[in-house]
Amino acid sequence: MSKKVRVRFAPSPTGGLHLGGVRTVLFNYLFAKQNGGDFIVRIEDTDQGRFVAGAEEYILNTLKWCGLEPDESPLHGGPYAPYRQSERKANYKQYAEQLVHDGYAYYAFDTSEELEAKRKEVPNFQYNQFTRGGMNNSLTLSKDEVQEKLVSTPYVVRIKMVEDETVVFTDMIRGEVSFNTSQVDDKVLLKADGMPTYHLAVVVDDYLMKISHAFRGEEWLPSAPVHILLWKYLGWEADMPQWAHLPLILKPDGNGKLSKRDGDRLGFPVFAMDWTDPKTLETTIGFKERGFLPEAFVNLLAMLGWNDGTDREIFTLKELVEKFSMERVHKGGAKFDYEKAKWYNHEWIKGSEVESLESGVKTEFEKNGVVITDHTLLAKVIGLVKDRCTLLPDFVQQGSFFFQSPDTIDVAAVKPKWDEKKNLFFTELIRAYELSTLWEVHDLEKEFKELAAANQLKPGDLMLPFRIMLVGGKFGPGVFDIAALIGKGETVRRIEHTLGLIEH
RNA sequence: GGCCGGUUCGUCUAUCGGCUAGGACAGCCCCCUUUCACGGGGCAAAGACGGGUUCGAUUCCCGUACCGGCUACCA
Repeated sequence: MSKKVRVRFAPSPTGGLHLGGVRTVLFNYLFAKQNGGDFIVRIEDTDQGRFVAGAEEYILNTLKWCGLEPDESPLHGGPYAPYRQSERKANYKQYAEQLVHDGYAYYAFDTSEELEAKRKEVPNFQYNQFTRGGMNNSLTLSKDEVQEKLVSTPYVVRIKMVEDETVVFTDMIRGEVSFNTSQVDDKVLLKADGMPTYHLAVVVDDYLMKISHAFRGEEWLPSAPVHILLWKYLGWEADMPQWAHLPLILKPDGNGKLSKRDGDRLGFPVFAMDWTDPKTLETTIGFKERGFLPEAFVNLLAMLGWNDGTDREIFTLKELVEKFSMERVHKGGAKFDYEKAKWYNHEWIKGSEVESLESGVKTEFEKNGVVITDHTLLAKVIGLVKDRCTLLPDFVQQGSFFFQSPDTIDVAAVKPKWDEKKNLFFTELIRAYELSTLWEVHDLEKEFKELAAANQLKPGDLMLPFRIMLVGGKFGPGVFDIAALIGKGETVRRIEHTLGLIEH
């Protein structure tokens, strides 16, 4: 009885994919998968002025990284191709004509300059039921004039908003929402270049692609009445999707929608992945490149405006598909908190299996010039340090000394308390370790402490110097864990090296 | 300005009219750790305001305030 669930994400390819955009994708995806439906990506490239090369590919790549692959898209194909509105251009005009023919729309010949002048002259000028009588359009011009202008000048098609009617619809998140048509203006449906505006394109394509549920950002709420009227005027009311207007993601400080600028200003990513503007060649950092795990990114996005009603905060995509419900999506916008975002990543890194971290961590090391040849060692290192890594690049700081000698040794941290007794201890330690046949954490610690006792030194005074010899600074996992992993030769070499540095 | 939407700790949020308003992030303190983290424990921190309805309102209704979105031949 009820039709198949089909949802769509309809971005316009103008740049990087923003947090809010990915969350819209996520909610679409979760709803579709939960209901055994299809998730479609349709590219809304009707504004050639704002079109940015590469943006479409970037968007699809981002979805892939997030694990939110569409069932149908320009890339994946599908039964309702093409999935780019620019390639569907021929579709729209007939519907615009139909609307004009049925009296729901009209041709308007006012030039951009004329409209601009009008807006200057009349504050808050709206092209609507009260003003259209004074403009150049098929409602005010004679039939002959209209015919003549239709062939000789550019024109647009505008919706003829009815007077004083209440448009009511039920939003899945907000409940009943109503608008009076006298407040809404005569939106352009078909532009002078023959391209539809969003308003026409979205209803025509949602109809043609049999979309059952339309989810989009709250910023679209004010134009919902236009779309609903269009569904009605085109005679498709029975097929109209159910609407849900998602709350916005807000700036962490102050108020307003979160924008790319805020990320630049506050030092955190706003785009999912790195985005390089093809014109300015400026790169904006993404969550991926900052070292977020896609699972964590999806998780944190889901929790921005939704929860399952319990205290639980960590969910896999699969769990989200099961538990998600549009009814539990909030009405109000949420300020984005980068600290909390990092917490999600940390939780995911801690909870991830070593194997699933390997390739990402290896990439980070290589980016920093640390060559990984021993993958058994890599796995051990990841297991040892992952609890202390919030973002993937933290592995480099926490673990590169396992693969190569530290670049710098913080000699200044040991020198002030250095004395001949300590020097002697480490010299003896070298010999003891060289002679040792066992190289396990436990044995290393035992030998170290016994030798300290024999020299009447407190182990506590020796651990820090030892740590600095091995890792270069005051950080990292347990010293004996480190010594055990890097091996006898390397341990001895690093002690000797630092001893040499202290001498001078 | 107009229309529409929103409003619980600093932030994200829980609460299907009955509360000592719960959790998480951040903050602070303590423990653990002879580094730094992780971990464990604790402290502090909220119902915008005013009216109703009700035995009882954070929860329902109205108004006010504040915040946001929209108001393009952009999406």
